[in-house]
Amino acid sequence: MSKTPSDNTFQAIISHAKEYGFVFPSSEIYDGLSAVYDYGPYGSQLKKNIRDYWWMCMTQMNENIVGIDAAIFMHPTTWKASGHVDGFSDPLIDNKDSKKRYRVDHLIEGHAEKLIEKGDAAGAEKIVADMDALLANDDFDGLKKLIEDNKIHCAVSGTGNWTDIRQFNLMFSTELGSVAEDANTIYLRPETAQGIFVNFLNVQKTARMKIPFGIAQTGKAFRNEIVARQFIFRMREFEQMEMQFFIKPGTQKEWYEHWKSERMKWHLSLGITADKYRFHDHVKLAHYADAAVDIEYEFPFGFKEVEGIHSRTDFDLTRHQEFSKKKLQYFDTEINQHYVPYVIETSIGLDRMFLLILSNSYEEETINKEDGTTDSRVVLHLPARIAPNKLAILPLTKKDGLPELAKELMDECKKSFHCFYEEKDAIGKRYRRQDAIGTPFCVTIDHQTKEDGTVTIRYRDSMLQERIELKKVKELVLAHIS
RNA sequence: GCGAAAGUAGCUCAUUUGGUAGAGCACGACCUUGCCAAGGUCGGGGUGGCCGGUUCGAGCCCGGUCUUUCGCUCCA
Repeated sequence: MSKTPSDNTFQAIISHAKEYGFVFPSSEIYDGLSAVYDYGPYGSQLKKNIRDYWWMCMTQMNENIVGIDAAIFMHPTTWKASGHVDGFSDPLIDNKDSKKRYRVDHLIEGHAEKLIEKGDAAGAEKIVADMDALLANDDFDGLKKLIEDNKIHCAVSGTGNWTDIRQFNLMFSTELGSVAEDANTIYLRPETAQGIFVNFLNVQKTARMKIPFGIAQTGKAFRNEIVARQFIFRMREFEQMEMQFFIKPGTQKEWYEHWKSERMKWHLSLGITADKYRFHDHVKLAHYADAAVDIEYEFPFGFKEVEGIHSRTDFDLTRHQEFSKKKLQYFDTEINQHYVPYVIETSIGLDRMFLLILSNSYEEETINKEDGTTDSRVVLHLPARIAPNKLAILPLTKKDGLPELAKELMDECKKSFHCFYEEKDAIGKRYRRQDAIGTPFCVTIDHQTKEDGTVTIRYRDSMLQERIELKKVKELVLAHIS
């Protein structure tokens, strides 16, 4: 049962995902759309199972966490308050020789500092003033001319061989309103968190929550990444599972540690070994955070972030107070005081978690058979509780009344979990097909079943078989998936 | 965005220098069988990513484009 890591593993996983109906390139008949993917029959079920497991662990296992489902569209001012409008729409320029990319304002300001060093303070002041005027008008041609006229060169290549200036805006925009005259630019949310912050008081009051408490949410978010790559790891449309935990100011350190440890426990609860995970502390913090850590997993292409835990302070709620002119405060009856709560955020990418599960489960296994020959199989060791199919029900033959018995079992079990029925092909081949989609259990109905009411149950990972009573099948499977 | 490589059946890949495409597995039907990818017969499936050029003739040569992977870059 050894893993077979190789340069081809990632390619093999992508092929497997497509061949068995987990993930397809989007709009494939039109050549696909860059970095957009669709989830197929088994993929959508697996994704839903991961989401449901997260949701259950958050909202069901924690009495002080409740869920919401906020809209993707939000009032445009939301993104001014959050810092997304101003922070992430900077014009950029590339040097063609060094391939180095600069923020235009950084490049020009750097040049101005050099002028000051040379004693030309007036020249520096003028160029910065010119830049500000051009930036205010979004005059990219003028900015490029400013760079060229002042002979600003790249620090790496030393040349002035520049591309045109481009604006990279992180957020996708569209228009709300029927006609252009009263059209209002609105954005597709680049993170789900803001839907939680703006609903803070609604939730706190209606669910009668007392601090500390959390609000959980899953949903799509959209980021116009300059480069989106590596299969479903970085997509422009993706799904987040976020929980914002509201706490008393000053207690953020302990809650940050609490959630850091709780979230790692969640990952390990899926049976993934600890050596595939590591924490990565942020040195450079985002504008909203006073501490941040990534949970990284060793993908076939290296350790990469799956989840982030951020201590967001009172940044978001305070900003929304300022921009909305509405108080977003909590009255703490223990200390008889109003305050803006601090927030610890846990934010995990569902698509990344999906890829993690797929990467961790995929194995090309070589089997040594009793007669000395070897055989191979591709198996997905999916955790039973999130596998798309839980149980395959296979009559050994399609006659002698075996299909009828199998269908009775099917009817009994399918109300409780996903079952798969098949009578085609030899039994070994049917087992292997289930291995490839990660079904943890197969039961075979044979002639002996008619005599003594027992069946063979076959375990995916060990390939071992044992006879159990037909009527115990359902409870055995349930015991493994709950 | 820059650079490199690739794109032929659902998947993995052949098709030696240009002469209108094949295999294995997979898929469907039937027969034989019946506890770890069994055998047989038959069958479905490809305007060779797409567009254009050169040529009597292009999967193969040339240009463009789309998509993917890798390296830079980017990633609050």
